[in-house]
Amino acid sequence: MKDGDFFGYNNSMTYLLIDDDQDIGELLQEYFEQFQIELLTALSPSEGLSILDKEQPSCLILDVMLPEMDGFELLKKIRGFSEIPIIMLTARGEVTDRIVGLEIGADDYLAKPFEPRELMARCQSLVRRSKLSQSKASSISYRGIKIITDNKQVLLDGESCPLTAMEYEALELLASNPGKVYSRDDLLNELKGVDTELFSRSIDIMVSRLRQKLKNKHNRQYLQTVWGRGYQFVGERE
Amino acid sequence: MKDGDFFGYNNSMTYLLIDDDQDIGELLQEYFEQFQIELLTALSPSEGLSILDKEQPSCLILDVMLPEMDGFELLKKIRGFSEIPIIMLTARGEVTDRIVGLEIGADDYLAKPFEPRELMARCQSLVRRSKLSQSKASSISYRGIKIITDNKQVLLDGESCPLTAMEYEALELLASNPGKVYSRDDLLNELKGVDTELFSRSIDIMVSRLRQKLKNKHNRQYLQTVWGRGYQFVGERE
DNA sequence: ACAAAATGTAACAAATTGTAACAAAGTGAA
DNA sequence: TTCACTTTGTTACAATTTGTTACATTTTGT
Repeated sequence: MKDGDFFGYNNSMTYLLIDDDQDIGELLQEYFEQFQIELLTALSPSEGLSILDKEQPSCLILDVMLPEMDGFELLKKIRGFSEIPIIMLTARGEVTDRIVGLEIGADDYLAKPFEPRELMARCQSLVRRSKLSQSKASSISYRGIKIITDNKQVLLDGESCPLTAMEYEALELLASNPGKVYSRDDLLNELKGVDTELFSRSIDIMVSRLRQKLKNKHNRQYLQTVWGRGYQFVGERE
Repeated sequence: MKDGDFFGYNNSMTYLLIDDDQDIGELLQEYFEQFQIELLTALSPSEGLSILDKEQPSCLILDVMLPEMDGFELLKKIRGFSEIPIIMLTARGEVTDRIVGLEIGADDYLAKPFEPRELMARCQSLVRRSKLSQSKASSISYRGIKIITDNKQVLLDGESCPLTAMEYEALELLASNPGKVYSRDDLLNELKGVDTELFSRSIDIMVSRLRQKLKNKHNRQYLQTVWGRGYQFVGERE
């Protein structure tokens, strides 16, 4: 196993700090280094923007009090082109600062003075979250059909195709393993739980209903029967 | 890791011991059991990491002497992705061991041999402290919606959306574990207390009202029904 | 071709959920 | 306190989702 690479998280990553106080930067740099995190530092907004452009840090720590322009303005600017996780550093007690910051698009804040460890915990938390949301494919696409797993929506030729919860889950399961044959037992277990008994035809009926709803003008048959074994999804990749 | 569980520990009283001496594990397991604490044991770093990934113990007891890699290296790795309270077990007299361990990120140490009772006391104390300082992210954002937990405000497309206390709590709960299905019982317990009986449709009504308030121009459906099971939050991360 | 097994689906039934309309409980001000 | 207002719960009924039955159709082996 590669050093620092567990569970798909690559710990060797880069954060960016924009703060005009050089001391804080050095202190944090040292602390973060223990955890194999490289902390880039920028003393001004312009320097910060230029680093953001060149590197792709996984997290941004942004002081509200800055020269040139204030942190809020910078925050707004950055949010105009990037979805990077952002933690604001505010002065203790400035409640409105935090709220405004969160409203503008920060993901979290920390009041000064703070424990390096808490800052890191919050950074890690944000980074992990953003990685989680990036890591799974957020949609499954085939010619004529798009399954958006984020909000569990299905588009047929671009048009929304409303499915029931069970129908959706079945479709997502089948479509995420195209060509794999799922027996009625498999499907029941995945959709209802392991202890469900199969006496009935409920799966067949569900597939039948799903097929009707998925029937678009081009008459594609995404759900195919594998006689004696179950069902499978087939579709052309675009 | 469970969805939405980013700090990596929860309320269930489970501890994890990583130590290659099986006898100590069994001894402690028995002792901790008296206090309704489940002690998971791992004999190697890799086993420990895999358990850490699957379960969310509230505390980690870590022996410095281990096969594969030494305890310090493991400690460093774990601190790279988790803020779990960690107690190191060191050999008596090895002062530098303790110092290095604490610097790397351990929270406490105990010299071998030790009294189980003392170990437990230290664990309990750490867990209590970590629960106090456990920091929640101060905002939850999805496309079109932002939940600011600080002042319990909800923004829909940047516009404030006033909710009642109960509506807000329900939304925050659901949104902080997107995709997790909460039964009506779960929701009642979380919102009203454990001893509330469920004869009524009050949760359905609340969800219905919440949906109406959350209905924005883009007609996103953040709260989805999972037929026969409950409700879940779905939303696209931005 | 035939029978047996497996599948498709219409039509109905049962369970679950959505929500309007009203009732009760709580909240704060005068 | 009363009163006006907000929040939460209940009832009742409509709508939706899922399961069952029944029968038609298809597949496969002989």
